[in-house]
Amino acid sequence: MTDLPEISRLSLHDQVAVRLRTLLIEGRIAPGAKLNERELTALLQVSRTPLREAIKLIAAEGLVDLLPNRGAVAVKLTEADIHNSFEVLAGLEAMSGELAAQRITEAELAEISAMHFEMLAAFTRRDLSNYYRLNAAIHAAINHSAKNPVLTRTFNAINARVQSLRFRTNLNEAKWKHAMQEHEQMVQALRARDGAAMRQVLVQHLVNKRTAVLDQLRAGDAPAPGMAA
Amino acid sequence: MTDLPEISRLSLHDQVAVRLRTLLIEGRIAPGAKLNERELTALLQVSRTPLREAIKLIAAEGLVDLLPNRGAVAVKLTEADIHNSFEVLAGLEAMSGELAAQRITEAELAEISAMHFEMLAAFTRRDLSNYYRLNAAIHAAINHSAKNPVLTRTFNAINARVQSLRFRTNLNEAKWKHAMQEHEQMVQALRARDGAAMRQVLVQHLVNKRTAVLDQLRAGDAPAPGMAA
DNA sequence: GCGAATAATTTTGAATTCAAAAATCAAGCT
DNA sequence: AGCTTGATTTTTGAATTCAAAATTATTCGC
Repeated sequence: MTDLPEISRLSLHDQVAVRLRTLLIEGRIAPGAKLNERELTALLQVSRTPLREAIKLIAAEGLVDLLPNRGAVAVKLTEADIHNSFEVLAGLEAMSGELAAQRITEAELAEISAMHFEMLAAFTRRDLSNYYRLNAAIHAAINHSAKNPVLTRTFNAINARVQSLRFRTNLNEAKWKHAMQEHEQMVQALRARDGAAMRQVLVQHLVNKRTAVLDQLRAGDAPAPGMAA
Repeated sequence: MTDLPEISRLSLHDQVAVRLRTLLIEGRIAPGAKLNERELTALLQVSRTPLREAIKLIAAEGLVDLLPNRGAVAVKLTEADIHNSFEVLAGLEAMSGELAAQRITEAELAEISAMHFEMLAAFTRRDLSNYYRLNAAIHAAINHSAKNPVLTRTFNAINARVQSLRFRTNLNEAKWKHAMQEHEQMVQALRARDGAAMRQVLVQHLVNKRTAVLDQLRAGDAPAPGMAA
C-alpha cells in the first residue's frame, strides 16, 4: 500500500497549534505580546474555536500564559526562568546521556559517530547552519538511544521554551571550539559506555550553553528575530 | 477586606479541567475509557465548548490521548510507560534532592525534620492515611527547597499520571520499614548538605516505589478505585 | 485644561448551531 | 448463516451567535 491516505491527518486545532508554536519559537510573536484572537483568526484563516483550543494546548506546554478574561500572552522568560530551565534541561540531558551509555546499540553509536564527523566538517568550514542542524540531530539521537519516550517528551517540552534563545547565540571562536571538544568527549564516553562521564560532560555542556545564552541576553539582547531554524 | 471577591476566579474551562483531572486520577474514569462529550456535559453541567478546551489542556498534560475525529481516551499506561515514568521521576527527584541539599534554609530543614517526626508517629501507629499525607508533604517540601519552579512543575506534570498508582500500593511491613529508613537517610543527608547522598537515596527510594507499583500491577491489579488521596 | 465618571467599543468567554466523520444497525447478497 | 454494503444515528469538529468582561473613548464637573 502507498501512503496516500495520509493527506492531512491533523485536526484543525492541531495544525493551528503547530503554526502558533512556530510563530512563538521563531519570535514572530514577541515575548510578552498578547495574542489577539481576532488578528490570529485573520492570519491563520480559521475560526476562533479551533484557535482557542490550540491556544489551550500550547498554554499547557508553557509557551503562553493564560490570563482570565484577558486572553493569552507569549511567555516572557525572566533571567531566573532561563536559569531554571537550563538547570532542568541539564539534569534531563545528563540522565539521557547516562542511560544512552548503557543502552545504545552499535548501529546507533555508528550513526552518532558519523554525524559527529559531519559536524566536524561543518565546524571546519565555519558552516553555522549545518553545525546547528547536526548539533540538534546528535542530541536528539543521544536522547533516542536512552530508550525512554517519557524522558524524550519531557525534555522536548522544556526545550521548546528556550529553543528560540538557544539558536540565536552567536558563539565566538573559543566557545565554539570548546563545544566541539565536549562533543568529542561525548562520543568517546558513549563508545566506552561510561555513563558517569556522559553525565559529567553533558552537564558541563549545558552549563556552558546557559552561560552563553544569559550573557547574550544581558548584553544587547534580541539579535535578528527573522532567522528561522 | 474579606475574601468574598474570590468567588470563582477560575475560568470555566479551568474548573472543568480540575474536575476532569480528579476524575481521571481517582480512576472514576477508567484508563482506556473514551470521554464522551455528551455524557460529560451532562455530568459537569457545562456546554461542550469549555469542556473541549479543558480536554485539550489535560491532553497536553498527558492524562488523555487525543484521537483525530474520535475524541479523547483516558491514557492506559502500559508497564513500559510506568517504568519509564518512574525512571524520569527518579532523575527529577534526585536532582531535586541534590539541589535542596545545597539550597535548603535552616527553617525549611527544621520544618522537614518536624514532618519527619510526625511521619514516624504515623508509621508507629500504622496510620496509613497520615503516612501518605506526610510522605507527600515531605517530598513536596524537598522539591520546594530546591528553589527551581521549573523543576517543580515538570515533576508534578509527570507525577500526575502515576499518582493514582502510587497511592494505591499497599505496602507490607518490610517495605514500609525500609521506606522509613530511606526517609531517615534523607533527613540526615539534608542536614549534612550532602547532595550526592541525597541523589543516591532518592533514586533508590523511587526504584523501590517503582518495583512496588509494578509488582502490584502484575499481581491481581486495580485495587479499590474508590479511594481518594 | 485636567481628572473622574460613564458610555461606546473591543475582546474574551461560553452556548448554540451547523457540518462532517465515525459507529451502529439493517437489509441484501453469496 | 455469514459477510458485505448501504442507510441511520451518534459523536466529534468547527463556525456562528450571544453574553460578559475589559479596554478605550467621551463627556461632565471642577
